[in-house]
Amino acid sequence: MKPAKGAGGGQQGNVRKRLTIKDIADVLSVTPATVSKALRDGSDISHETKEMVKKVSQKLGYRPNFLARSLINNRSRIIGVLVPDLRISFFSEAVRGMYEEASKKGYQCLFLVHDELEAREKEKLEFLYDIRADGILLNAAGGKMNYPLLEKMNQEGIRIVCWDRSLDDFGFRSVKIDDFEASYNLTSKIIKEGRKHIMFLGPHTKVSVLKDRFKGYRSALKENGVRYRPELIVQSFRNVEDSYNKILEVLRQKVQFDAIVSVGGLITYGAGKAILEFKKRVPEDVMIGEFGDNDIVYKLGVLFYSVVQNPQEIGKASTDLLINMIESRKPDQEFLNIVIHSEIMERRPIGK
Amino acid sequence: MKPAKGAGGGQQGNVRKRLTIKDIADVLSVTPATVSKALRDGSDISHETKEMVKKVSQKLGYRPNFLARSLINNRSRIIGVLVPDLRISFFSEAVRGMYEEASKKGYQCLFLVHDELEAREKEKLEFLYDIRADGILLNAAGGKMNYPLLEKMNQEGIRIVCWDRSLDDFGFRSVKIDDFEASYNLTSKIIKEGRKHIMFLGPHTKVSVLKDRFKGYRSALKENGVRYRPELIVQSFRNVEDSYNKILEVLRQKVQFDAIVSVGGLITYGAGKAILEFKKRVPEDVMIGEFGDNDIVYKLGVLFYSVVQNPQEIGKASTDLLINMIESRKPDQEFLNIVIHSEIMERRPIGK
DNA sequence: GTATATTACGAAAGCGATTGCGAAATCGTT
DNA sequence: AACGATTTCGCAATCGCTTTCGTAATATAC
Repeated sequence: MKPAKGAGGGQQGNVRKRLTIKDIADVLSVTPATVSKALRDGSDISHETKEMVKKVSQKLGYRPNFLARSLINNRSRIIGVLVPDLRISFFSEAVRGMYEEASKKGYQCLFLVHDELEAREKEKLEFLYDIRADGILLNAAGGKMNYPLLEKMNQEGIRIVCWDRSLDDFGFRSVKIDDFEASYNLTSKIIKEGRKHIMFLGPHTKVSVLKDRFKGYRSALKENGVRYRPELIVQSFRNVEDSYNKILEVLRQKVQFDAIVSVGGLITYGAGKAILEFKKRVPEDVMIGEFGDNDIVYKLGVLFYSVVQNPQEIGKASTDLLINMIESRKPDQEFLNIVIHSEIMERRPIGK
Repeated sequence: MKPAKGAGGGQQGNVRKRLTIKDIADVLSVTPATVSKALRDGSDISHETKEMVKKVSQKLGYRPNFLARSLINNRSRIIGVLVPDLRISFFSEAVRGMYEEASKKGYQCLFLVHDELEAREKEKLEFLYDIRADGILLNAAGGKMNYPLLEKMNQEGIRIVCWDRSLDDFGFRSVKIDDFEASYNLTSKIIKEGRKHIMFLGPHTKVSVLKDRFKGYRSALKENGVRYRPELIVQSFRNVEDSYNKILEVLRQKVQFDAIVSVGGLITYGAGKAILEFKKRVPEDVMIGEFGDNDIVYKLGVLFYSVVQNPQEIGKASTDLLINMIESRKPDQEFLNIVIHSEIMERRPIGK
């Protein structure tokens, strides 16, 4: 098993050619057609020929060219997964559920990260379009820039399932928690512990997915008789820096608040960091509630509440749904949105 | 931008056909050859024709079929990235560096997770082979099962760069820290703080990458006059459960130790969890030193030492190297292994 | 005006597979 | 023994695009 040539090959000019179906055919003095059918267990090939072909292919290490095959089949057995940020444990866990489920059913998952950027999302979607992915597991960046593209892909038969975040403006199937309910419960729990000045932190609350979380928050305030204060709605991009700065600004402005409901991810971390550095105590001065139970929040070393879901389960369920849609000839009406259970839990470092 | 038909399409039977180069050609009453050349700015196409073709393609939303194109070019502009586990922040950060660098140069990164499993690594490598990836950024699972496959890929011109973990038995270029030195420094630092019974925790120390870390550990013991105790070498798979169980077992056996040098990742977390649950204090009773500065360790809520690298930098550097190798006609000898700087830092939750 | 160079495009082969159809060989039936 | 049915394989078209080569039309040179 020693390397044929050191230094990673030095194979300029003497690259060994890859085996094709023709090579296998020649060895056996048959035609490529026969080899192809034999390998795919075609019905009009004799048992002996099949054996021979398979044996030789195996021995020579022949592998069919995926590109040629997909080109003709118009199918790739590839699932494209659009994910906002793999550094967030909720996502990296979800992604596990996906590739495990996909792998079982003979599909490959490709993970493409859009970093909450529409332009990057576009690039990734186009790539998936170009390679003829069979389906897409979409966790959208937000914004409507890619609607035409999504519509086009949809109409051309690429199946799309939204996970974690849905897209109101399309009829795409989705797999996610009940955001309204979760947000309502989280906010209510915080209120019932005596907090009255609860900030809502997230990107533009008017955009699809977050609407429900925002509504849940407002509804909880109302039903618990807490006054809604618009100045406590803080908008932040989904990254550490922005939420850190926004919260720091709020603190400097001396806006009073004793709790935060954050839509989760890196936003929570940035906010928590700002609060702690401002010498406020968590949870004594400010209670933090967030969505997703992300490892990064543990870095803060404080107690917080988290809307806990089972990300692997979400990944598994969405992949399962998508593959069913891809392989089914049934009308879409038979497929349903899936609501994943969530609950609110206390989180704190193990050592505390 | 309303969906043409609700419910994610319901597009059975009436899937719109995808535009081909032929369609564009027909619109303009030219041949596909002309369109192809025009789109790629071929030299023998008039300026006006180019303009027309581009305008129409743009307007109609035509995108060349990636499969057909790569089939002919024998190039995909795809980089396959083999990564052990995306839940470990070191990896998810490294991966960022990769796709950002790749994206700049017109490549797509595909992330494939092998979960430290050779069989899964094989599946992923074969996939990359099948789709004709131009190059591979390899963080190997360990074990020699896939050596023949790697050798084959190498000989057929697929460029391979190892990152974070190298493969001694091949001449592949690598991008990583100086493992011996880092391990030596980490161990020395712990010794100098008065610890005398330092456990080394990691998978089979005889396998390539970890050899250096183990050697560094032993060398540090020796040069600092600390006795080497074989019973303090604990082998564990790279997952939480196994390291947790192994350490718990050691604790129950009442083997005395006051520090751990862990090769990092999930192993550290499992070990820390066991120690804390066994009512030992960290770092008072047991100091933990590890490689990688992974978020998950913060979940322990204790102080620890970490060999800190810049994962994004590793990702960027390895991608850059790989792309240079892919695009270069120069002999491999001109490319060098890259050593990334690392240092040891104290880590603890922000709130403490 | 003829000869050569240049420009702009089309025809056709080919990348590596798949697949419908036709034909040869084998088999079964009366 | 003759004929249809079945089995087994090859031929050739095809997927969508790239690229070489040829050629007609135009431009340049003498």
